[in-house]
Amino acid sequence: MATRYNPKEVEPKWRAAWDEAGVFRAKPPSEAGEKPKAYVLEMFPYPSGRLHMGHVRNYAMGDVVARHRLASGYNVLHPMGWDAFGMPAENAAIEKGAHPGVWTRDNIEAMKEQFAPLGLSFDWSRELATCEPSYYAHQQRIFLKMLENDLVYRKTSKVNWDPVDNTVLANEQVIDGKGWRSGAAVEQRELEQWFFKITSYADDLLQGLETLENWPEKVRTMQSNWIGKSRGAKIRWPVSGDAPDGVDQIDVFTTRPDTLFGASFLALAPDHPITKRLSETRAEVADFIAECAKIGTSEEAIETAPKLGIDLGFTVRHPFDPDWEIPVWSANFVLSTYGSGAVFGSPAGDQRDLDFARKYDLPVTPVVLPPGADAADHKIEDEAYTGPGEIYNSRFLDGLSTDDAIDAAIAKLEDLDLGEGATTYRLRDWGVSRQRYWGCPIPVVRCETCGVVPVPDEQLPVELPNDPDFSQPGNPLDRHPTWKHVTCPQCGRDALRETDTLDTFVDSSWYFARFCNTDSDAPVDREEAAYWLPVDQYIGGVEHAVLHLLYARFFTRALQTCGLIDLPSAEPFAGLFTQGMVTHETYKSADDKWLPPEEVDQTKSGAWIEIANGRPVTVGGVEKMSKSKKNVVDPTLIISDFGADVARWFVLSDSPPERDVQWTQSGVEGAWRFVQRLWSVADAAPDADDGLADTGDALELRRAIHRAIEGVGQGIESFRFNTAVAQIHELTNTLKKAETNSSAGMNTARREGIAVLAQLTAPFAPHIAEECWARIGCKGLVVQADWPTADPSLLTLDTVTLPIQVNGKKRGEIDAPVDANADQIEELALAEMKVAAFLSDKSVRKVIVVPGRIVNIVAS
RNA sequence: GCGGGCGUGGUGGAAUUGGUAGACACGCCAGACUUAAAAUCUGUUGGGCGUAAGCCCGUGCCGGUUCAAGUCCGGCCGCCCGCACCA
Repeated sequence: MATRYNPKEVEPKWRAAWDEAGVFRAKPPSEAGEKPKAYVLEMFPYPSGRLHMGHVRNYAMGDVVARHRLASGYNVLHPMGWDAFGMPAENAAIEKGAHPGVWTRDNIEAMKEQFAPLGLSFDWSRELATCEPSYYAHQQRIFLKMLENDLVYRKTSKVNWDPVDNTVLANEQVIDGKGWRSGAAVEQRELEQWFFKITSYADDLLQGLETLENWPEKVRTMQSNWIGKSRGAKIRWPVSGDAPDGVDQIDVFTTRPDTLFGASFLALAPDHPITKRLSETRAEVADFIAECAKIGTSEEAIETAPKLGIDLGFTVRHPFDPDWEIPVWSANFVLSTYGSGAVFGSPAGDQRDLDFARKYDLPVTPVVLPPGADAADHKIEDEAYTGPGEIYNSRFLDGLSTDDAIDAAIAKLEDLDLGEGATTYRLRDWGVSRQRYWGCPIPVVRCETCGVVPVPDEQLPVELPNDPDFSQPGNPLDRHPTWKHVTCPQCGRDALRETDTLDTFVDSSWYFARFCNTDSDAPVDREEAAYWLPVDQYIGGVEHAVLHLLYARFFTRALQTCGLIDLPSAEPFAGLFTQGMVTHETYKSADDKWLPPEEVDQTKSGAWIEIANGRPVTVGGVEKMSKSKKNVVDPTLIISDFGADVARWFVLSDSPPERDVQWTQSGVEGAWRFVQRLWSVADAAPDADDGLADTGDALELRRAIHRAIEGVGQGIESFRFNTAVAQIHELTNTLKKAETNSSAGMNTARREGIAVLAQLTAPFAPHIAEECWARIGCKGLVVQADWPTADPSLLTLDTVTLPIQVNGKKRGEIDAPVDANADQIEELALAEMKVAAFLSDKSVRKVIVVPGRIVNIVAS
């Protein structure tokens, strides 16, 4: 008697069984035996308190990989934790008066409850939360080690100040001149800050990218651009004329020393030290600096801002001709943060320089002749020529190619001791100070006598005070009545704690290493890290392509330098996969308000209406699920209606994992139908075998089964879950059809097929897979069963169907023995009725036989 | 502006990397079951012509290479993402 599959009863049963068997506990290296290791990790979530579909998709993908590796005989580490520090907890404190710690820990509990029914193969015994002293104590140790090893320093610097969040932002957190979280226009302020010396690894971080073959090309490119390596020359220009006191040269970086003879001005950034010096005595320079500061840093402002400059009233001498004096300007298009904050303008070869030169009537001397151009009539009007060519108007460089001229110019500069070849990076050091309560305290004390003193190890962790006051803006740690008042660990006198906390990106830069042994007394257990790292497969959103992933790569290098880990490669993530988002249609009511999907419906005629009042609804674009547009579907509701398997199956079907997937009601129903169909196939299983299944239809069925084994395995390993799903569908359909076939050996073949189907489905929809496995009487749990292997003899066929083309168009097909040679196939092809008929009035010129694939007859 | 990616039925997407375009799924349509609906099952479904066997067209556009092009090459058009006055 057919039964309906009821996930509400079945799913909890199997989760309990997995728990009881402890199947997801990673074994420490000493107990792993011969098994190879596999470290599968998804980016850990921020505990917002609310599970969303993006989580479901992310963790379902990781689960497919982890469960497949587990079944394939690996010792799998698949841990879970919480990226638990951060501003939302403080915002909750400010808005609702909740303590950030209480709020965060409650959220973690709530989310754990929402995660549980998904049936993910996490090893919860290694759970960690970055806000717990047991985690951040080690982070403070790492910080102090980095301090010892010169990887941390303090400097006063201009910082991005978010006036709404009252905090400093990293460059990466400023998007279009606005705070990444608040959206407020970012201001510039001078503050003393802690910095991580990520730039000392710039080249290594760049080179390491080349070894990351299992990373998306896109992410590698983005990181490479972010690091931004440029080769060129550093040139020291001796000053002349009425230069400020103490200034005897100006350093300039250029990638184009070949265009030096086209130089017509030097330009300094408005906040270059020399410009600032001059502003103290010259009002017009001060006015100019103020004018430049007024122009925002937004994309639009930069694009439309006209070139602005001011003649600083002194000159420099050309490095190749001491008699040639060149005026020094300050210009708004020069960045103080790149190179040396100064450029030489060679207008014919650079559009910005040209715009500037035209505006202020500075000379424009072309020095690069484009290929094929004539020196006599090559002119620069409004467009600079930036391409390669032959150097002219350039004395000793004349006649050289641009590339050769670069080398020659650098050699000459080195000769004259006025410069040398140089490399510059766009990457800047990572400012990690945050004026925030809910973060990892920076474990140092400031003493008037001793300066900055590290907190001694036995006093770690420096814990956050439990009674922060959020009634006023600013940093509660700084305002706290007692917390910052300490005695200096060195001299014993009164001193002050550092009240800044660390950027939360620090927390996530090493958690994957902590997972290797969450009980270790050291920040990272050296031996276990050597065993587990690198993470074999890391999965997360592409929004972390630069920030988190670059910082984590920096951290493994820093940990290595500090002697805290010992790995053959400093790359933390051998494989990276960036998954797409979950999207949904958007809906707007008649009065232009966003409506959630559950409040709208489609009538028979296809019109969309608001359920509450029947008024028409406008269907908008398909966009990432977001609270603001209300196009959100709550996974918890889907799971309670349809079960976790349906939710998981849906987010893994149809769309390739790297692309966005659109959530639709009909798609959910499709997934539900599949689960029911799968169960009906398993439920209809014959009770016993009926002999050998090596002939006729039974053999054909077995072939289909083994093709599915092959295909699904490959699909999983290559992150083509959608095609793996399609093949599971296909096998299910084949098995369904086989139910009415009573040929010899069919029962045997069907029982094999259902067992295989359960195994192939298990990584995707693990609960129903267990139920099917049990239904046909297989021993143990499917999660513990060895992944099936395809029998190679069943993957090849005796006969193949070959299409026959005539002049590239299909005209018929033949069945040929798989081992037939080209001559035999040709003979069969030419004899095929339709082909022969088609060829009756033509003569065959050539026959191309591609064995196993196709036959093409060229005829005329 | 620079860098990366993409463009295939009504829809999401397949296509063994140059070898039968449209697997699988959604939707639509038809049929079975039902008093009826839902659910379920079965079948059809790229477009055009044809009673039919069949023929023609078809992977953004134009051209090329090849026995053979969604796939390779050249040139356009469009969309998406990242970076952006980086010297």
